[in-house]
Amino acid sequence: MKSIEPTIKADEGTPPRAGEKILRVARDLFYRQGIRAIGVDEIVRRAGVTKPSLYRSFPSKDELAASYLRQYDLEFWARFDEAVAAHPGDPRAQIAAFLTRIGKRTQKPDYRGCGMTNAAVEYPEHGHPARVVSEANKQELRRRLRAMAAAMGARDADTLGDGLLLLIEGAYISGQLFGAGGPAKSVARNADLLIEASLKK
Amino acid sequence: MKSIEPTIKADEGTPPRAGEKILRVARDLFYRQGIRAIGVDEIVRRAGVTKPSLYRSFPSKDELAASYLRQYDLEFWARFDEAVAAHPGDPRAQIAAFLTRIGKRTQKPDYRGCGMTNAAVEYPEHGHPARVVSEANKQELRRRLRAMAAAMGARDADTLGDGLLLLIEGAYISGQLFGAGGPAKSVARNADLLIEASLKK
DNA sequence: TGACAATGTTACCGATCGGTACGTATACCT
DNA sequence: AGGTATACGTACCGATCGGTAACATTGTCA
Repeated sequence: MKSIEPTIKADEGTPPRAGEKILRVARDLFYRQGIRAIGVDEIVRRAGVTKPSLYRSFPSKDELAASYLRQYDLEFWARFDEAVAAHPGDPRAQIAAFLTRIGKRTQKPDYRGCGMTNAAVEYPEHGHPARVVSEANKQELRRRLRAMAAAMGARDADTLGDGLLLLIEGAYISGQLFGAGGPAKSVARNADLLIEASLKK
Repeated sequence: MKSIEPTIKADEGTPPRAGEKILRVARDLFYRQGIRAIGVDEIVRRAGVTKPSLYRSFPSKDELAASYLRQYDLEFWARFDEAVAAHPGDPRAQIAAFLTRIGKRTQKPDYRGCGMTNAAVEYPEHGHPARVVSEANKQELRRRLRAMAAAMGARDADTLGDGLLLLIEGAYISGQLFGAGGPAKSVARNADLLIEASLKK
């Protein structure tokens, strides 16, 4: 496993390594067009590098896809934690902030949903490197949503947490299916209604 | 447009035409493995026919995929209307019946979600034959759900209808992401909570 | 200066991709 | 029996797929 993960340390002005350029381009193309739809030749061409450079930094295209998703995972949790940090001790407001943001993103013209979700749809076979990353992300999201539902004081926290997850996944999908004006714009409102109906009286 | 749609007329005992065998095999493989993941060679091989037979019945692989989805569309609405017919004049019970059934299907070990949804994820580009069918199906589903929400007497029927659609799409996706024991099993329960919270008092 | 690591260059691999030109078999109708 | 239309198979196409071998070039640090 010699795949190069995105180097997080501050940019020192050095020219970007080939592996970084490749990952940047791959991330963009994989997200917008899908992983199966993009060939390695197009990635290296748009990255301005050559194919051997790709295979020196990543053992295979599948592992490159997994690296893309690992980076996506980091950015996802950064957004999630941002919404959480904005409303300390108030999980209901945290969910509202996160979902409001998702609802807005889904209304952008070229919205393409969640890279994790899309990858799992593209690779249904268990054990595929990309799918493994995707499943882990979703398991963790489920765990956190259930915990937040419990902290809200839901009668059945697991059911509410799962209901919120269903709304979120539904927003990801219908965001890219319907485009602007689609059902995803109501995700925050519906989540709040569901929460309200799920709290102890 | 000379694509052969599934002939619905009763089987007359005649040996199945090549086009029918192809569509049957393609439907199974496309649904389980994904459209992009399956090549035409594998389809004709498992159908016991040859490639020219495929291209005599379908103008392209993309149109074969669209035919698969048109058939999927028919079967989908058959299931939907079955749930509707089981509870005449009671849209809330109709939704409950439909979602209970979805919730059960998502718990089966090899559940692969909704063929329509998956196709839209695989083909993000507007105008792709498969995506066109998928989008039309979802638009109609949205229309019906909103109408049912209105018939229930929701304060905001469009929001409730969209909320139900989000839950359904979320069930499709998390059904294939989490497998048995996943969040999708609570889709009917969460929908009922959402409905309860959305009705006029 | 010399060694080393990283990248680029060129050319190539077998496999598979979606798609087609063209000949052959079969069944039906006259 | 003969013609004809329909259905199917053999063999092939160029392009692209993911991946690699072998070698030249560069910049860095000792």
